[in-house]
Amino acid sequence: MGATNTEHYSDKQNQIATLAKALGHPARIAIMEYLLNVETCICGDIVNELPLAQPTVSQHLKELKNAGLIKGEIEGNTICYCINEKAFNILQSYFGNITGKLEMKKSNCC
Amino acid sequence: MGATNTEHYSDKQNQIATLAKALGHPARIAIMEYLLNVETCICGDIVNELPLAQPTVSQHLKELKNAGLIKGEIEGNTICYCINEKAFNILQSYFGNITGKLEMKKSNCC
DNA sequence: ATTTAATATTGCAATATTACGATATATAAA
DNA sequence: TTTATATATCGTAATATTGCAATATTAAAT
Repeated sequence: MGATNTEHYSDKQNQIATLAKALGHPARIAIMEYLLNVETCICGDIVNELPLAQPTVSQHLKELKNAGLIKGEIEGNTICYCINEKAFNILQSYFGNITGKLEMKKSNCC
Repeated sequence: MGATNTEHYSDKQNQIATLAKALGHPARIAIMEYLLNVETCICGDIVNELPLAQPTVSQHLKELKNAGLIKGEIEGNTICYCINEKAFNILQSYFGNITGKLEMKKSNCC
């Protein structure tokens, strides 16, 4: 079938899965890291940073934007893409929570 | 083409992408959360927790295991699946690092 | 008004993912 | 040894993803 049925899961579970899925490609990780390191966020040069053609990069950017990981604003001839802090705060607190719980369980198995 | 070319990215980028991809499905998030909350880790009842058939759950477990997010050991008639703490430590430190950097940048754009 | 530059969209081929029924495997119980 | 139980694998259909060439769009520059 290939289609994920999101109805059966909680909003939170779907939210985390959506964010994780968007980060589930090395090109998109590379894009995030580039946006993180660059001074300004006029980011037309992302294409030059990646081993991918321009339409492919554009598509990856679209997916990151749809997932809420980046924001994009038109600025004249270029687009200003930059990281959406909120999304990463969500991820950090989610994984922080998990590692915290794991710390408490401290190997009662395997 | 549908095939991701991992060669062009760093090991770290591929590692994070692999972990994120494995978490990029709500069923697999639900599995992780169930493993986190359950007392023991004899987890044959994961199937009952999810709205999916047994082969589908087995497949999701395999993916989580391949990505290194869970460990599985045969225990008599059942399988003991449990979370691999290391993987979550990697994710937490990665996202912690990112949110730290974002904190420092503090909105010089968008 | 034309040209240039930056980005997006479309269309398409190759491959991957999701899901499940049927079946295999392997241990435990009878 | 047969039967029951738990999990994995196979085969397959439906859908999604990845990637790019060709083309469209849009605003700046000439």
